[in-house]
Amino acid sequence: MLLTLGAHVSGVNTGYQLMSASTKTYHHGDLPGTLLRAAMDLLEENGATELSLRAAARRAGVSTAAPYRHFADRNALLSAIAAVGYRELATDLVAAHPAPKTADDLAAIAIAYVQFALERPGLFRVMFTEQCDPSNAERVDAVTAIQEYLNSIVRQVFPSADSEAMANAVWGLVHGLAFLHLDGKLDTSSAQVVADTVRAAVRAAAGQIA
Amino acid sequence: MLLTLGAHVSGVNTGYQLMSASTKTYHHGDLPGTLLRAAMDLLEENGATELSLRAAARRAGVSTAAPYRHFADRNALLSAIAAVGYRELATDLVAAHPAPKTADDLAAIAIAYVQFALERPGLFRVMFTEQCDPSNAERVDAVTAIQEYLNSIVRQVFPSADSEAMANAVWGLVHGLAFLHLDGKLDTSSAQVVADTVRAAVRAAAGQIA
DNA sequence: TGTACATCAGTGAACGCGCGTTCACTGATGTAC
DNA sequence: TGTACATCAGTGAACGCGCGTTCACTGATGTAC
Repeated sequence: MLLTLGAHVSGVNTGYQLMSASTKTYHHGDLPGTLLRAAMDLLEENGATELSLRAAARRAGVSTAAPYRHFADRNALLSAIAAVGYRELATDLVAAHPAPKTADDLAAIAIAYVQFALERPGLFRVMFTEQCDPSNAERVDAVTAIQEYLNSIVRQVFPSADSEAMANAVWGLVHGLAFLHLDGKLDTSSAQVVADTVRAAVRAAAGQIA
Repeated sequence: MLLTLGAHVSGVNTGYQLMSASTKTYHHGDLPGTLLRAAMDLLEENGATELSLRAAARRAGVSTAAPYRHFADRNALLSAIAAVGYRELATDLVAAHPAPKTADDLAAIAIAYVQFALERPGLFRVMFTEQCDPSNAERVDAVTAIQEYLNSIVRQVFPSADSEAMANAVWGLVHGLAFLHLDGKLDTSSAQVVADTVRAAVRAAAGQIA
């Protein structure tokens, strides 16, 4: 499962990067890819600020109307961004610990989740806060992949527990800590402080089990 | 602590309601209170939609510029709304279980938290998602009150645990479940389903302890 | 190989919109004498 | 008690803004013969 997810993620990512390089010869290059990257850059710069199609077009060096050749509307661009974001989040989580077995392994993944949110708050908010368009298959698939990945982790770490309930608990805990940090409810003065807080919380919640 | 918080909450709420009734004789009534209620109504109707000062003024039956007599800017109104929201959330939590001792008591409070978010998504998002203005004492106090309330609960339910880490874990779990439901990542088809999901998650996370 | 043509990515101007905020004002209220 | 006055809550018009989206267009690319 982990390998499958990893392959899926990097496969799609690579496709997206290759496209941006190889299609450069056509008209103004790979506008969809350029727009995606421009939009994600803007999100990273502005933090929580709303992303506009116009700003993305401006950043991509293209006219206001150009994005409409590739995205039906603003929502379609946001969904595409979210899908990329989910894949990159999955990559980070896998990298944090490829095969978690203990609560502390799990804590490492939890820390990676929270740090993803803190490092890329705009992207994280688009992924989770924006209205989700269920008709966008790419986006729905990416969410499902994350969810199944978390399920598989939980099964490995807590083989005896009710795995669905436990998976929800883990995702909830990690997601909540991410947002509480993001929204200034918990101390974010350094990455170390955040990591310690997250690790302590995961241990407190799972300590008696693992 | 619980009683103190309860008193604080209902005291302020009552003050706010009394004011809206007793000040009716002056000019156009209690505009600050009317604006607050208008804005909160709008949030409840529109769900996640952004709240504008103009819409609140319109709803309150007052000119576009009138709010500026009482709120420095849009942010000040949002902070006032958030403060009211925190107090009402605290009231709901206390009502869910006045003196939690077991994990299941805690689950009842968790369910109340998530249901508050689902019933009043717009308000909940303003409380937690909007940039927090740290210079607004009323708002900061309300957040602190919630936080201390959660701390006190955790101390009662898990007297032996590292109470700060455990409080963060509990808040994180509950907050994350709220957002995951709110953003369509978990099934919200009925209040019962949500309650069951939250209870199961809390039990899974805390089960081995209590 | 060369030419006529269809395709379609990107342009630039325009639409109507709602927003936050400011401003000089009006008119009701409360107060000093 | 009555009047002149200061206060200040609410008005309505206006500012400049950036937005999403549409439209007729242009001009580069790829293709059929």
